Amino acid sequence: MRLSRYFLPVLKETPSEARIVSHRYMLRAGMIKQSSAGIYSWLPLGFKVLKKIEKIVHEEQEKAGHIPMLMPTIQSADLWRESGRYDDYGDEMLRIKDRSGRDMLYGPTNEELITDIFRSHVSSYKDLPLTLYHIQWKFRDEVRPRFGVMRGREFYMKDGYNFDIDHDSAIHAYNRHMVSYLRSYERMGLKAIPMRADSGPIGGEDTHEFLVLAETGESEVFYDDRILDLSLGAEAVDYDNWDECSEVVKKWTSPYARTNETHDNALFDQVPQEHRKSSRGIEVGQIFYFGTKYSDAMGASVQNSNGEKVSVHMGSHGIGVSRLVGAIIEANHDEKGIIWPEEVTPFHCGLINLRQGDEQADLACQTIYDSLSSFGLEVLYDDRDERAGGKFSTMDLLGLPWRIIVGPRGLKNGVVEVGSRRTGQTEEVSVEEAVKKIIQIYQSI
RNA sequence: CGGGGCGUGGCGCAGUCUGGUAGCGCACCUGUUUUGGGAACAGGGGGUCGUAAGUUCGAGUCUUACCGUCCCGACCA
Repeated sequence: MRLSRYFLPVLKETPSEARIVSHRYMLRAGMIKQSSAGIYSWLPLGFKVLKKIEKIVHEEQEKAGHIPMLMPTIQSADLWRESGRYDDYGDEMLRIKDRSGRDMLYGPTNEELITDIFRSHVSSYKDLPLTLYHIQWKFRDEVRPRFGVMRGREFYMKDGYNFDIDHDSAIHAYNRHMVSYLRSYERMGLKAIPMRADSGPIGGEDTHEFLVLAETGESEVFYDDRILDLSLGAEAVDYDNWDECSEVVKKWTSPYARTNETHDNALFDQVPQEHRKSSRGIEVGQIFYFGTKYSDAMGASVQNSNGEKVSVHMGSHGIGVSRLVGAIIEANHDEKGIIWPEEVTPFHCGLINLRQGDEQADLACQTIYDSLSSFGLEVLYDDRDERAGGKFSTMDLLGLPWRIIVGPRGLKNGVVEVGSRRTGQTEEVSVEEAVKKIIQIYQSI
């Protein structure tokens, strides 16, 4: 993309309402524009990142055998009356009437809708296990939206629901979700720690939250820092293998890790002093096993092999996709701007032409742009007629992980500069070498 | 939901106390000179001062109500 043809309203100054770094940088980098409290438009750059995160979530869910679909944002109140949550949910639910005066609502979550779909079409144990999910906008009329997309009223969330014949099978679904979530966060360049959590209004017996450590996090967390050494890496996990999944879960849930909601000082004291850590964290996901709570209330049952009607065991599992954009920035930035992990960067590489209009520089840039593009890499080419300083600052703010700088001075010696946003290291190489280097970096990911 | 702050061109702010017909920086447009870490000069465009009532000869400024938004606390992907 040529910057001169893109829509990227970068701000030099920080809008006064933004207090935390991710919100500030998202506004300054032209990723979002506030529409009203807790509601944002996603401008082109922010939209790209949102979609990249969404794609990773989709890929990892499908690997785990979970099936994508899409449910509406507007739901009928009737289903919620059936589950008993229409009254329970309170003012956080945005309630709407349609032209006939029917009670509708903007969905804050989808347990009711998915259970209704399930009971309409599934009646045999032979159709289980089944896990359906979607990624859809949600609305929760928060008392106090804040921190930009971190606590919006409208937010983009992946929510998945498993239907299993019994408790053990549902626990496997739970474990499967934990593994797939850990994998997703890792791919986004995040260290997310599963922590034993409270079930809250969704209700449930077993639940973990996933927290990214960050000073600006809203939760207070206590953990054994040896958990930070864990990583799934390239290790393959067979999602159909109950023992394998359960092993991974055991490994990740053995070290002490809890939020203040479930924190237990006596247990925490058993962690060796030097490993006992407490800090702040951002919640980027949560998994629940809640048994037959909704299936009982809404009559979601199947016949088992004995012909008996049994309620299905369910769980629900969420990843805050729009919140992750903020969380990733909280975990990856410096005083100059964002530093995107390669997997979610809006563009793979930045290209700066220091002397727009200079024949040699224009030509070299075009060559680099075309070469990288033909390899499927997205390049943000700053071809504006700006001075060097402005281009550098903009590129620093945007945080593309790699950049190539082209100018007449270097070209005189046949070189351009390739640099890493994260380390700040640069090297001078030929145009061909520069292209090759960027391609190699992304091939290895 | 309790407490506090703030609404003045796209962004950051001054002006409000003490009423007299709106200003600064950045951004934007035109031109010239510049160009390897946010250039200089010259010229120019853009604001019913959140909304509505009221007080006054006169309201950005005073009064009242409302709306919006942000922050702190209790709740949440």
